[in-house]
Amino acid sequence: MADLPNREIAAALDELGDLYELDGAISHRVLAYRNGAKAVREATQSVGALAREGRATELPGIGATLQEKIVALVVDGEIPARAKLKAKYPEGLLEITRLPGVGPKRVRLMFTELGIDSLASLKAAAEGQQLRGVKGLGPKFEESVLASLEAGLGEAPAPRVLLSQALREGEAIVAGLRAHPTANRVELAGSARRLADTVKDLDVIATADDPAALTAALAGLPEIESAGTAGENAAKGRTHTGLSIDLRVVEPDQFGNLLQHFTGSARHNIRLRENAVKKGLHVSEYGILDDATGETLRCATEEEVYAKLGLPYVPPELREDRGELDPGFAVPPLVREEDLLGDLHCHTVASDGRNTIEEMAQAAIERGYQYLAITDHSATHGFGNHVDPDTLRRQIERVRTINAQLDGFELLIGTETNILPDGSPDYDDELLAELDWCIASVHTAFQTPRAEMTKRMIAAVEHPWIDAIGHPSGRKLGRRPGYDVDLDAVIEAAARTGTMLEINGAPDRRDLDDIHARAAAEAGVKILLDSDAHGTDRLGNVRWAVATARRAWLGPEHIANTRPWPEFAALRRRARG
DNA sequence: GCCGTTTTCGGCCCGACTGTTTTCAGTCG
Repeated sequence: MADLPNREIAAALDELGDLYELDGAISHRVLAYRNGAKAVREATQSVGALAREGRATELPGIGATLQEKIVALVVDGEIPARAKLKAKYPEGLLEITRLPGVGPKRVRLMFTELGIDSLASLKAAAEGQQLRGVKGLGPKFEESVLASLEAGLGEAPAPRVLLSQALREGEAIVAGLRAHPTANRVELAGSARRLADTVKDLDVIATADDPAALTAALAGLPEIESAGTAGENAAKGRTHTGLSIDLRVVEPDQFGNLLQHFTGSARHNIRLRENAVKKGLHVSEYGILDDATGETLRCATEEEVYAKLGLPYVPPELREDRGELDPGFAVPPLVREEDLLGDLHCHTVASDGRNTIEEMAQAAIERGYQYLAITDHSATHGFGNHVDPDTLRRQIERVRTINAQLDGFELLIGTETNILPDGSPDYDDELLAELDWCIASVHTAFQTPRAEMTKRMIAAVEHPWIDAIGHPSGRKLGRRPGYDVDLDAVIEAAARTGTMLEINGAPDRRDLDDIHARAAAEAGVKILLDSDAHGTDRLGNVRWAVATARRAWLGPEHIANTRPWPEFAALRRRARG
């Protein structure tokens, strides 16, 4: 039987948590479901299969009860408790909780007292001033509900933007604030600082000689479209693209506490605080209260916060409650952009790129690289120009000619070949053997069923002339999940054959993701960080691949293209036989 | 519902804000 993808099991647990919350369950029980959902979402094995073997309880946060519910879901297609609660609470209730200031308690209250079960019936009741008749609700609540409905909130979850866009705006705002004469320290916090895939809003923490002058300055920055009234120590604003931003100016001796708190993640902070309580320490954004002395320790730097708790400093990218607070944790060396010596995935005008081979090579040299592989799309790609076998043969000659003229730089001729539905590449083996490099990717037939897709990708991994798999999951952030494939099996095959797996740096890909990249590296797979540049100005996209690699706890030794060309050359599948 | 240098029960982060409250519950980050 084909198991449900982990993301669907996780969604079911999240929904069950929401339903229990509506039902008035204690918060810890609700949290247990959300923690369970996180564990499932971050698992690299099929949790459905694990649960049927009775091994899902090995995941942190999954106990006997959750395992039983997962088994019910994958075997019977439904969890009895979920069916029962869904019958009890209409679907419209959950979307009402998206309104600010309206949570599960008030939704249940309005449902039981007034029968409100949708945004529409809520609107009618608020307009008819019926909400104020309910004990615990008043006219102010009615007004705020109407204002939120008017603003269209509740109709869709708050949008998240790609990290690339969030940092473009956030870094400009930070630079603008730092340039203000009263500013001292200014740092971006939140998920943007953790280099997460996507970002909901920007948090900036600062110190200043004159805090009110700095909060007032926010509204004047060119990136800010509108700003609320600035307070003494805080200001809110919105950028021209609609991203909201919070600025907080704090005392210098609490800067470390605030920066740590607002960098998150929430789960990292919860774990950090739970562990601290066992040592008699209570952590908040204002300091660390020591039970033994009754004193609150203030920290000017984040390093002090972690040191006071007896912990190694945790880099922001690792703060996701994925083991970074476990006893014995040692900070791993993390790869940096300057560690990279080459890029193995880019396009030229021969397929759908914007620059020539020469221009791409020159841009790579200017970045300080030692090698670059030209990897245009193969014949059946379906958009852009098709590089048919004869065109590729001519391209081989051209690249060899150009390479002969370059000193101290290796220009490689490669391809990004399609993985056809049967798992074979687009060119015959003879032609592939003539190349220096071959990366293979899925660009078609995304809807292939899981078992077939897994077989298809493993066939590509096992192919003797395929050196690496490009964007292995096929996800597009904010647009589609990856195709249905058992990535764990693909990783196992890659480890066995010595085929590399890519972290693609296109800002809406970052594929492999951090979870699977970490699993792949742990399995011994060599990881490739590529830009997938379609122009000279996009080689820098490798930054987003580096961000994902760091979130995957990867250091230079895990990454193939941190190696000088002779070493890298020997690592290629084609060189290993 | 999970979990164990306070082990199989009794705990389970911390604080701000809001509105409705007369000491607090709900929501949010």
